[in-house]
Amino acid sequence: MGKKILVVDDDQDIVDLVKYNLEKEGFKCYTASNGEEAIAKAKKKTPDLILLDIMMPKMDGIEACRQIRLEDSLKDVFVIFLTARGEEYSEIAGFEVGADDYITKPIKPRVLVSRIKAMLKRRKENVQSDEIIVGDISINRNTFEVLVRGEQQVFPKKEFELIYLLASKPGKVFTREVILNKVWGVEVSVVDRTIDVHIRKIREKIGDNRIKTVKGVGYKFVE
Amino acid sequence: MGKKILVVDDDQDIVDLVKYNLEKEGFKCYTASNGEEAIAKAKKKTPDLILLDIMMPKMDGIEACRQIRLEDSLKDVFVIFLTARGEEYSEIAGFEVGADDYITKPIKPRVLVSRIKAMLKRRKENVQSDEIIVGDISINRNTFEVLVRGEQQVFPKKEFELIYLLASKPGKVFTREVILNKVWGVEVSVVDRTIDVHIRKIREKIGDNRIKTVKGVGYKFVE
DNA sequence: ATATTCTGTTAACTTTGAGATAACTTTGGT
DNA sequence: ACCAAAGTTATCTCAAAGTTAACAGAATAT
Repeated sequence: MGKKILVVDDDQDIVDLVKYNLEKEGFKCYTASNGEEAIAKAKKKTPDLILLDIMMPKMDGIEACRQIRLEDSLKDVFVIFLTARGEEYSEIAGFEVGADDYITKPIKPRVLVSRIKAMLKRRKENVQSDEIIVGDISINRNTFEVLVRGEQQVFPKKEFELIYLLASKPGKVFTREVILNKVWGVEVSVVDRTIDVHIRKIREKIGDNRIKTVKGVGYKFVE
Repeated sequence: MGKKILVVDDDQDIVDLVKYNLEKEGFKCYTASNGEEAIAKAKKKTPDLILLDIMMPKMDGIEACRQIRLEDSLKDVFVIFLTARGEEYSEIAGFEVGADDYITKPIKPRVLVSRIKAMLKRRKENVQSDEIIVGDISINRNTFEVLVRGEQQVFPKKEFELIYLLASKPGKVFTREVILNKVWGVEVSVVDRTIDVHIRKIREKIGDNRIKTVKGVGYKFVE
């Protein structure tokens, strides 16, 4: 799912340029042309990141940012200021009201996109989510726990790796060969029946109908 | 206590300028003039933030940053790149190797100081409280005390670090490898059984059922 | 300075249970 | 109907973890 970005600038050309480049990268864009509008849109859309021009009519970016930081629902949003070169004072003031970064005009699209990605990545890394949820089953790599209809089941290592692999791409058929490589590793060689036995143990825990056999090919996880 | 900052640039004038301004603000400064030196100093001084010039002899800033990110003790250090205007390519590469920010030359002292402060402030906010409370156990990093059901228990350093690590993320499984790196450090090598012995000692003090073994994977702290 | 306690590590041995396998049965595609 | 592929069950093995004691070096007290 694309991240939401709010672009705020009173210069329509800049808004269009930025919007075009961000949407090309798969981001979802909203726009505003002054501080008041920016706050209203931000509250309604709860974007992940706000690109905020400093010099704007009605309410400038500094003031807008200050008010954004006061909103509880917007505490975690990233704010990047846009400014013309040489506005040293604004830059300092910007950090003081809690900006996360700063980009100088003229805007170079590649730099803009690169910085935004770096910033969102930084956020993402802090919120680890190596959890797979398929239907009524949740598989958590952190805790090595598997919840089946809310009930916690014990999965030893190999079984865990196997269900984790299958559930990572529901519907996709994994051949025995692929399963062997991913779960057991390339150099380890075990007899074919070993996979079956593990599949059986998993089926015992999550029900027979969740892992389907595709005879002559492999196994797949279905919803 | 002033934060430690490592300033890396092959231009002595710039190093002096930056050092002067940072020390005026109460920061403790270290310097280096190329990538190799930077890594060596960084390992020894474990600064809070590194100002890293991109264009340098011997090893450029990009490569230095990559290596810094590989060091366990330096995982959390902030890296800010310094570069001449217009080096667009470098800017992108910089973020890819995990830079946190970017400052263009010529350096404006006030902007530099402002950005550094903003960044360190961001870090400070993320730092977890030094008291962990999980269920009926409280672990205090300041006093090195562990309270189990109100009763104070003595935890020697290694045991403390181990329980502190496990309890910092209840439920999460820590592999033996991670435990070794975090508690014993990267370059220290101890036999596997050492971990078990410490786990046993901790279990003796807090009860067997609080630290769960996930065979073949590691240990986790449960409520 | 010396004795004593404490900590961290290792060695040696025991226990455990995950997981591999063998042997047999069932299934389903041609 | 045939038979290769998959399912099933019970058994065994061995690597991983548990346990205990002993030792060296550090820290502390005398």
